[in-house]
Amino acid sequence: MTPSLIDLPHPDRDELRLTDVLFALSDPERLAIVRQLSDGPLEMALCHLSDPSMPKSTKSHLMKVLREAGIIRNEPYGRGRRLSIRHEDLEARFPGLIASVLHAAKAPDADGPGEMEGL
Amino acid sequence: MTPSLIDLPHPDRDELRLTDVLFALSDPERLAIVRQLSDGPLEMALCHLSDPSMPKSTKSHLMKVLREAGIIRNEPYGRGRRLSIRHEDLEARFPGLIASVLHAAKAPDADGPGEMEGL
DNA sequence: GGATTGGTTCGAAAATATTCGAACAGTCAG
DNA sequence: CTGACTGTTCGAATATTTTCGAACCAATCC
Repeated sequence: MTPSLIDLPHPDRDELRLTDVLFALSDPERLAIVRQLSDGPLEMALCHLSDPSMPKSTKSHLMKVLREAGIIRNEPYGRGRRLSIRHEDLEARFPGLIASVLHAAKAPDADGPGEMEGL
Repeated sequence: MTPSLIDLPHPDRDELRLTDVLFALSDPERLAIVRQLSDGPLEMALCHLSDPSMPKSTKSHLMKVLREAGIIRNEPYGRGRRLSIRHEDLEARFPGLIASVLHAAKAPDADGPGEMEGL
């Protein structure tokens, strides 16, 4: 009866909410994930986080927020999972949004390594 | 010694963080405020919220989040305050971002009045 | 089948954000 | 100066997110 883990629920294109998308992207770790995926689909195991010691349940939760916002697709792939950005759906609903976010994300944003701000 | 309320702190252009901007925009009420300001500067008293009965402290807090993210400017204006979007700074740091958000925001997004989703 | 790898879900604790009343500050009118 | 009007700040209650271990599920390898 439970939808079985193999197929996770993804929101339909028409159900995407701008505020949910923006919220999902507003976390540095999640934004970094999306940036990695911008080069193309990636196996989840190969998608690395800023902190390699982060528990897998936390990583899974980050992916869940991105998936439920409609930003990424998460499908079974061999023994693991394959992640990809839902470019077409995002572009159809929010034209130019992801492109501008990804473009801006490449600039230093205090997320990456920078100078100390103490002096 | 306290900076006196008349001049609130605004982050410098170089200090704007993408994730903070996205977070500030990820709230429906705040997004609605930004949308109103997209037509040009507005006195705070004339900037109305979805719920007119919302306390002024809450409204002030919403403005604070937008201001601290660097999205809006908040300056004294007569007896009250004048709000405006920091278009130039935002465009310089995150080209196309605000434009795409504002464009997308005009589409129905379950934030504005729409059909019931029950049927 | 049993062990291993890769990932989701659940539940509870910790961290953050939101809400709102009360007190305060600045401006204008009289 | 007093009072009315506008908006900020503070503090505490509430709500929402985040984090992470433990249990579980599915596919692969032996």
